[in-house]
Amino acid sequence: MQPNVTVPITDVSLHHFKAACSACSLRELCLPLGLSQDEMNKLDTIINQRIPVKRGEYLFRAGDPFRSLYAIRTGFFKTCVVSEDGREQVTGFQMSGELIGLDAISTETHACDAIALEDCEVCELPFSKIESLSRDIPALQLHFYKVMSREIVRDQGVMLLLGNMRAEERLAAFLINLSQRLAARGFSAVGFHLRMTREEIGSYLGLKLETVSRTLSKFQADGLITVQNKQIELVDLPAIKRLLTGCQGAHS
Amino acid sequence: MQPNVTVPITDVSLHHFKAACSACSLRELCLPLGLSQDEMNKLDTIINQRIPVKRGEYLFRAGDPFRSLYAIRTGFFKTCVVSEDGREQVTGFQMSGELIGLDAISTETHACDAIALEDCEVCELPFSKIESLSRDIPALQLHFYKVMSREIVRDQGVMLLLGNMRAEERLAAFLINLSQRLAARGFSAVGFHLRMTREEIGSYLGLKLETVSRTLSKFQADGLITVQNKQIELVDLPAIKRLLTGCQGAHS
DNA sequence: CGAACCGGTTGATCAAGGTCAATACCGTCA
DNA sequence: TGACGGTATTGACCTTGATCAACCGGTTCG
Repeated sequence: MQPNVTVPITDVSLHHFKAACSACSLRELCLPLGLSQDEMNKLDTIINQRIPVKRGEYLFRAGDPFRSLYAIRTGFFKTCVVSEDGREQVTGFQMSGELIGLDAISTETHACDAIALEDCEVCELPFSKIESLSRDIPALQLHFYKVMSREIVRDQGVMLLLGNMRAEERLAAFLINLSQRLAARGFSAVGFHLRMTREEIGSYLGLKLETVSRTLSKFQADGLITVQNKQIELVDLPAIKRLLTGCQGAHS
Repeated sequence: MQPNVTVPITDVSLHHFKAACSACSLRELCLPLGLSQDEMNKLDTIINQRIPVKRGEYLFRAGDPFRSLYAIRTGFFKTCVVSEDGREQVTGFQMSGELIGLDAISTETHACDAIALEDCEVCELPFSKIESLSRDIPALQLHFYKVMSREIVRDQGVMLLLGNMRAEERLAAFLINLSQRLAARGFSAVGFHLRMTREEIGSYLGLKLETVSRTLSKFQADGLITVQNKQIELVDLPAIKRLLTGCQGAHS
């Protein structure tokens, strides 16, 4: 059970380690290339950096008024929508360098919950300031258009997965996607620790947790992976990818 | 079979009925409120209006270079992604006042096909001009942020549908969604003509065409709707909505 | 006109994955 | 350290929707 606490964004929490975007190792993941020093400085003044979020805490909840986007600096989040009768659909797992909260712009109200799957640090981007700054910095405006567009493309990939793929294909797509995103951040592409439960994976993939568990066991029996609880090794990555050929490999 | 023709956007096709955005009945659907006359005029100069697209034609295809967004003026489109092995996932059905092509911004390449389900007219919005104009008109920039955000929220709703709902719930959600969007455009909320085939509905909903057909027949047998080929009457709308309670009704 | 074709409906059967249940495992904390 | 709660695995069985197939009714076209 996740404790029902929404992390308070207090002024106090902003002053630990005020670190500049220009010095951030995630710069190339969450900012456009080629900003001038002056533009970087402007960004630094509007972004509240290194806000800690503890495992299990909500960064925001569906229904919360929208004020800011959040860039994940370290850690791992899930976002999910919950239907009236309690069915939960995980809509994504986000890791460092990724932006969450985009769904809230349209209605000025968050449309989903964002929950930390481990202790995290995020940067807060007050949207009104992003709006005005992105008028002054064309590259920034384009960057946000692109980030949102990328999210739409990712969602289309998830729809393809949920609409067309069988359990094994879904799991394979999931593992490969994680692997690629971790590799892009300098982590191993073949060995990693899952931050989410089988149930959360299942919810994301439109499967029940038992099916996730069974399918992982089958992959292990087939020599594709090894599983030890949340520790995964992709033993035969090409074979896993082969499970997907014809399914339009990536969903970002 | 859809003919394999991509509609050519020629200079010639732009001069039929050059009608201004300011005079367009869809203004409140596709533009922000409260633009000045001057701002409207600027918009009018960059938008190529009333481009005809015949039924079955592709407005764009996955892989096409991205140049423009398109606002649908009249008619009905589907967008779909196709996997290597030919499995097609319909990602949405779009009607007048809606914007398509947003997925192409991120990679500057269209990520899906857009196909006219009937004879249509679209307005072309060259993206580079949108980009610069939206820097001059803050309301326009915000508008595009919101439109993209709304698409993300819609996609989350589809994920919930595909991940959690059973066939009857999916169909009910689909019918209610269509009904609401048609009503918002001044058409009847209870009687309408489907522009898409059972197969396309099935692809969108993650079902096979036989299941769509059976489920519609069952709804008719239960007195919820009447079906005659593509003509649908929602006889007992409250009951249809009840099928959905607990599923977070709308997906936009 | 008739043949072919497309879209739709309906039935019989099947299999993937869901459900229910028992058990095992692991980390946490008293 | 040992007990507990949340998580994971595995088995037996069942349900939903997929698959395969026959058939119908329009429309198109030779």
